[in-house]
Amino acid sequence: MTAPGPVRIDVMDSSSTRRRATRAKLYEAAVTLIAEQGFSATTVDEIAERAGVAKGTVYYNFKSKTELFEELLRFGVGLLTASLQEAADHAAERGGTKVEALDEMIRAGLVFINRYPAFTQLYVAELWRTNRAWQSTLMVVRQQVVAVVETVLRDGVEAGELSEEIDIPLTAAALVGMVLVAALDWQAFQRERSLDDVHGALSLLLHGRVSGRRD
Amino acid sequence: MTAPGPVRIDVMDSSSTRRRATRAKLYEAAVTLIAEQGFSATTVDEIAERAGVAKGTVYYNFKSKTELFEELLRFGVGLLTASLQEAADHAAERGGTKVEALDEMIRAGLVFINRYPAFTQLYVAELWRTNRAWQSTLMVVRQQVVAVVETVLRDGVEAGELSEEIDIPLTAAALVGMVLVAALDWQAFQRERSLDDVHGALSLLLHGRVSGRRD
DNA sequence: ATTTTTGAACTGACCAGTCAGTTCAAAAAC
DNA sequence: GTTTTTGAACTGACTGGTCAGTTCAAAAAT
Repeated sequence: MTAPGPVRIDVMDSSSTRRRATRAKLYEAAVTLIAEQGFSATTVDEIAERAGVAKGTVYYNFKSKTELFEELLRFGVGLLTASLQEAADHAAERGGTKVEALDEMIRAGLVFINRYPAFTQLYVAELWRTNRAWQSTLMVVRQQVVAVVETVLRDGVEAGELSEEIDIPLTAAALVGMVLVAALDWQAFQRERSLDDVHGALSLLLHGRVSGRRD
Repeated sequence: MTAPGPVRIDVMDSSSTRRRATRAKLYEAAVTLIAEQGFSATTVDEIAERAGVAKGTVYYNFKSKTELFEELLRFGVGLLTASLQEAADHAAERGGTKVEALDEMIRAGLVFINRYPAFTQLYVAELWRTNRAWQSTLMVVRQQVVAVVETVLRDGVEAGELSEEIDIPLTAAALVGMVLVAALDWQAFQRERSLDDVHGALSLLLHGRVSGRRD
């Protein structure tokens, strides 16, 4: 029965399973509370209580309330960009056009917001504030999102599929904004609509079929 | 005696010139601070100081910090809708198409945001939050903005100028979002661009000339 | 003469962050 | 294989400070 070999390396792994689980619970608790109330109005006691954890645990796992928030931002935006990138790659694999890729990304964005509405809310609410502690984190994180869209636009222009007239950074920002706001509005004020309804409306705008032509 | 007196109406006039001026100073101070820091992180003392007014004056003019904020929201959105409506009417007078009217409204939106960036920031940051004291005020105020756009879209469809496919409420929300986010992004991250650049990019999207056709 | 503003003092609630102490599963010693 | 030790993870009462909102007498403005 050859002993399993004594030396257990993972002892030093600072991200033990237990710790990871605790952090995840804290993210989960913080994201909803901050989305609803804003950062300043949300207390660390509330976060701890909602996570089912003592206040001290928050400070054992994070340096401060602000740091918890910043890591939450990085974590969430990581999920979003991965999802957008995957959609773009997927469309590319299938040999679709860049407009099709954008369309897929819009859908991926909507799916994400539908699954994590609180995170999106919080992101939009904080993004354009100035002079806040986490400003630089936000800028980095915003750039990650926009860059994914910009790349697709750039490829589309190079391939001659998109108009050379378009201003890539501005168009990317506008597209992201369109999806964010339409989705938040859907979640907040038009819950009865299906994801396909929303996707359809945005797709129409993207394809420029708002004006003109009826079939 | 017993002078029943000619009922002095203006006694009840709570909006004397002086008071209006004080309130305006308080709005002005509050809007910047709250846009930068958020509602909860902004103290009444700060607002009073920035407005160059004593703290007691704040409470003489407003019932509470929350009420000051709600009135600020109503005041600001009043300006915005008036501006959008004016743009729409203006385009209509000139006998332009509805797409032209939308284009004018986009420009009016950009001009507004350019003039009152702090208000826009604050509006976007608060709009989709839930469970806050001023939630109902926000819903009313949002509806006013969206309604202006919806009306133009509806007229456009009726006139056969816009596709009957479009989903009016969703499209209106998406258009408003597109402008809001593109403009905030412009203000925050792409200051060097001119208003015309931004307007051009959005106009291209509106006219559906992103994909295809180069001249 | 009445409205509006001032400013400073006060209250009571609330909150971020700290720290001395507890828990417990795994490693080491026996 | 039983006992002891270790230390990462967690706990929650406590502290020092902050803030919204109140009060009010006196001053200024109209």
